[in-house]
Amino acid sequence: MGRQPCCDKLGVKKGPWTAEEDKKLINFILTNGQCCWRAVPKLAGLRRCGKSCRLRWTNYLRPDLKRGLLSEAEEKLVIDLHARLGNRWSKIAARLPGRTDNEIKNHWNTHIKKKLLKMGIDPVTHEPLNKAENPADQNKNNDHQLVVVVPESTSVTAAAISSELENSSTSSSSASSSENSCNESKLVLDTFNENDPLLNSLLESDDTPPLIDSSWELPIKSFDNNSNNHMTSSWDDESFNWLLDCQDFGIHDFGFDNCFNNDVELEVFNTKYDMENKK
DNA sequence: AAAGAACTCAACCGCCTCCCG
DNA sequence: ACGGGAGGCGGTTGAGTTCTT
Repeated sequence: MGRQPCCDKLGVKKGPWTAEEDKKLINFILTNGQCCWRAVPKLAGLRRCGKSCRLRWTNYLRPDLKRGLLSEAEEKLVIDLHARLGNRWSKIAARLPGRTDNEIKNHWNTHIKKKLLKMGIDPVTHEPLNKAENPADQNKNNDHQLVVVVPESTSVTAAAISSELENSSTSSSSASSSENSCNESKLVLDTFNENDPLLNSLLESDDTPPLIDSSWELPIKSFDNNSNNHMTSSWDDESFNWLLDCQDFGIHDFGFDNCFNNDVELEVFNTKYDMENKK
């Protein structure tokens, strides 16, 4: 006997979500908060698996999502985090406000991986490719390079990779030139700086609160499992309708520009907004 | 202009972890 | 201490889109 399916497969719809389904899910979550995903489809009137609902909400419908391509700053942060955390996408996403693990995972696989390979860096180990391919050369290289052993088997510091990425993105360097730079040991293998707030933040325990500004917090109802009582919420029908409109239009239309914490976030939004308008 | 290749990303699958009885 | 259920996570898939020839 195999494992029981997470939901009754019979009558469960799959594939892309329709606007109607989205509406139902948003309506339900905003009314009841995020609780017991298994029960959500039934209560919300959806013929979907609970998992599917959770995924749709967290990856697409959440009003605090940024959307759009990752900015250069975000990309660097992802690389930094990946160097230390590995493929723990949810942990990485937790430190990028408005980004989902799925989005970061996709971006890593489609963009960053290629960039790193082009730069001659192994996206898995974050070490120079020639070194990874030829372990015999390792000792030789170590004679000339400062290799720092840090947690998660990372020997090339994230800062070094980020710096390389920046160089590669600003110049139109070919693969061969990148390889050359790698061969010439241009990677700066600097030591771990304990005073670096970012790195300290990254190395802190998993309990550390994410770097999320309070302005990104969801103003939705939270659910008290013990008492089955709903906490008070700032969402009313008017707010909900506004959110639905936001899904269809854009934050500019609602004077929400000042919700962005910095210029980088605003830039991300503007880029996406312009792209959407051009469609 | 059309066909095929390459790319992107939303969504699914199945395993793992945590929590509760 | 143990077992079962639910949520969470990471890997993978495949449909839709864009690019190239």
